[in-house]
Amino acid sequence: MTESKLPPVYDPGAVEDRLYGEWLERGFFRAPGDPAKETFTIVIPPPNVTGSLHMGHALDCTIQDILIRRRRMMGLDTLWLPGTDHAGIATQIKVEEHLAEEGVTRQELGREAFLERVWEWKEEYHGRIVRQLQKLGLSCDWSRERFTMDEGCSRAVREVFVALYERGLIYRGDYITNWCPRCHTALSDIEVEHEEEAGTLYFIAYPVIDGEGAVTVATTRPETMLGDTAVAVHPQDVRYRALVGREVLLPLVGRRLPVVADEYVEPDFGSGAVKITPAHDYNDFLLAGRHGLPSVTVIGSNGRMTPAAGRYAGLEAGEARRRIVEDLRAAGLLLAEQEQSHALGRCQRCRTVIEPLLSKQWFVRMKPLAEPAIARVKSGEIRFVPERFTRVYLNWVENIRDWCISRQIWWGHRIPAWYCACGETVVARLEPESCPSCGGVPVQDPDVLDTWFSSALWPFSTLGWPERTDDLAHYYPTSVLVTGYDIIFFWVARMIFMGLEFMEEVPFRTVYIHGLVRDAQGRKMSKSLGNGIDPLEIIERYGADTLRFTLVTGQAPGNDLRFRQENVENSRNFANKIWNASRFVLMNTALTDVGPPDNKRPLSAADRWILHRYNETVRRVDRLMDDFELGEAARLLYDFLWSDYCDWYVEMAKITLYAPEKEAEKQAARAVLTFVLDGIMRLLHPFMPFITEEIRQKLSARDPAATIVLAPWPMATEAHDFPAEHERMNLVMEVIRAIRALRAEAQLPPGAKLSVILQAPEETGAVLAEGLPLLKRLANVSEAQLVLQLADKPRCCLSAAVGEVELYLLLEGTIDVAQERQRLEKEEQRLEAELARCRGKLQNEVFLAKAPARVVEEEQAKEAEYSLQREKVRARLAAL
RNA sequence: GGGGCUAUAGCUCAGGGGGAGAGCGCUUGACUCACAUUCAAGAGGCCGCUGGUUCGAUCCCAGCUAGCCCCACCA
Repeated sequence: MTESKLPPVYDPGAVEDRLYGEWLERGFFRAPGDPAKETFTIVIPPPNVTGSLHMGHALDCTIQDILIRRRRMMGLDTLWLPGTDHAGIATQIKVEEHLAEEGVTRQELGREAFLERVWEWKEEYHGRIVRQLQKLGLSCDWSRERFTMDEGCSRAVREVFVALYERGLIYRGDYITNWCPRCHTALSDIEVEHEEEAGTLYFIAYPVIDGEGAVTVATTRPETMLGDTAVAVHPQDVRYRALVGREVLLPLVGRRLPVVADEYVEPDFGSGAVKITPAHDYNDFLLAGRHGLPSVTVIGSNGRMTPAAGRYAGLEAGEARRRIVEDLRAAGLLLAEQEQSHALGRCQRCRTVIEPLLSKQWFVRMKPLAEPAIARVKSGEIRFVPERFTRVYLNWVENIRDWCISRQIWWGHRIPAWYCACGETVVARLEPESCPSCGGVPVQDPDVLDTWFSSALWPFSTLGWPERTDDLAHYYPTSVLVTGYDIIFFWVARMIFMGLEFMEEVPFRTVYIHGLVRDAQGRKMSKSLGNGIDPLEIIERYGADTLRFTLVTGQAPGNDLRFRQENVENSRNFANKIWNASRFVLMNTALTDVGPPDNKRPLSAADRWILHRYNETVRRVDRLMDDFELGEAARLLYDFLWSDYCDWYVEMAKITLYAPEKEAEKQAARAVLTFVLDGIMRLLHPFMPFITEEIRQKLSARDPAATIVLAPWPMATEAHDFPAEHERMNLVMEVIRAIRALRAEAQLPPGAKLSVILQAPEETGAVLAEGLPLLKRLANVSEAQLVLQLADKPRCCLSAAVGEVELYLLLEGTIDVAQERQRLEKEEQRLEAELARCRGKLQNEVFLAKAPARVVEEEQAKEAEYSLQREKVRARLAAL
């Protein structure tokens, strides 16, 4: 019993790193790649190499690890493929900020030197992130780790780009795009975040040429008027019908603008007339296309006014606005100003206000790609959990617009397009040596691709595509994708259509969507608020198991969760409970006791009860985990271990274990103690990998090769179903609870031993007789007398009833009769109310006619029970 | 303008067509030989409002109210 040296408080620090090292060394996480075996595959949502892991990663990865570890224990060929994302804009910003501290800009460094610095950064942060993931205990196959810009992924990106180009699904053209003047790049639609902000709507008079008066246009962006090339009105708007086809004069500039009619104009907004600026507004751009209008770019990519802005050239756009408003006012052309809130687009990465800008960009044509991506989800080939996210996904894909994929930054996959002075564009997998049409030397497009372009290929590029590797054949499609709802559009949707286009198969069968981790007040964790909690800090203080358990309990699929200190402590306490339950078992069993309980050793009622409860738990946990109800499963295990196993079974087992002799019974109890503990450790292992491994290794110290990582996932055995014994034990437990309650009621001194009389009919009495030792110990009763019938109710004692059992506490001192009377009366009232409810139902003929027979019978049984209980309470009242 | 989520104990949240649950907090008692990061007992809820479906609704449906989120090109 050397194990008794285990310290009474679990210390994760002494365990976790050592075990993780062992697991890695022994290669437990390496996917076997056995073609004969069923697979279970997850590719990790690759964390950005921009910084460190946050709580969201911890949740996301914990969920994946739970799914993976369980399947591994089930014997599947399990692969969890880890990796990181180069995160183009985000990383570039970080490195630029870093350089700024040295007083250097990337332009000063030049492209090559800058990229060297980014790679250095990447190396450093990659290492940091991997260490953090390992701290969490994640069972990734590190031998297959990938990076979105490694050799293979880069090849996949080029292959996909060229193939899509050849299929006419990628094109280059001049369109309005979202331009971030700070990041100096175009962005896709979803990288722009819209916020309602207060603004001013300016009413400006555009004089009518060759006519009287002026047309009033309303705009929130007067600075763009310099680029106006028309004024539009609604075709049905009688106010302006006469003006259509005529011209107005653009103030401050003096350009002649045609008045056009277009359905796009809302007659009820503003003045009903819209200035049209094709170079700086998406809708105006579309309208200009319909009417063959020219465009004038007045705001440049640096956010300053272009030479086309005349005397405003060179001004920052905001400043230009102020000047223009002033000048209009001076000219008497500013007719009115009105408060108007409007949606302002901001850069997702740097919060700078987005400028819609006409520029030449690369796009992915989405409609043809979206179609199958819609169909395969609708057909159920891909299932979202929870199901409601299917709608979110479909809603987006069904309204998708072409995807702008070129970025004017340096860090990322260079676009595989080369331009020749002769005008030829070459899109190729490898750098062309010369221009195919003129023989000249083409120059590569300086731009890089949207980060999400490479992320979209992740489920197959990481498995070796475009090579037809064994891994690809074996592990694709993956089983589950686990991610937060915030990147369904960015990533999930794009993986689906890329997977369908290039693998002709869905990338995953199930998408499990979880919520966001918020702070204790429910706010999003963010750097600016400074309310982020570092997962590493929690791990340092409480251990990875505790953090994992905290994250996975107390939250339902798809719902956000609040991260609260109290919950962490509760999980820590649970880990400690596990530890001490194990200490107890190790102190009281020998290694020879390990092994399933069998007929050779006589199982006690308590043994059978816990085995039955264990079986129930195994079945329910299994079903919950199949349904991705991980929080529920964890809660169930928590309750079983803490309440059933520790509070009840261990206490019951002590009676046998500490009794003199009874060797056979002791053997049985020890076998059950270890069997159930071992099973519960295995069920808990996906949630809390470290402590469960530590304990299992101690439980099976004879076998140095033992590891819980590859231990079989528990299954319920019918041989351990004992429904009748389970019922009987429940009765004994109820009686114990009742006695404890009476003790507390009477505020008996702690050590006071009790005498009780238990009255019960023969059969029930037999159950109690069997349970008497338990009852004496667990209810702290010294004398228990079992009777069939009491001639007279004992006087002046506390009493209670449990089913057919009536019990009386024989107290040596006096009891507070008034207080006891009050308690019994309250009980009588409660029964009265229940009875009334039952009878109400049973007297309702419609209920009797329509409710299922089972329900009616239940109700009748209840009525009888309540009625009986009430009589007993009355009798005890009378006896007081 | 569309779409979604949430409303349950003081707090944070599970649950689910037939007698309301957990953790924390609170009250009372106990340092009982695995654990005071513990044990035992308890108080505390018209399950947001109004209708409908049903024999029966906290649960299903509709509407409302309140809060949160996502999407969208009314300048």
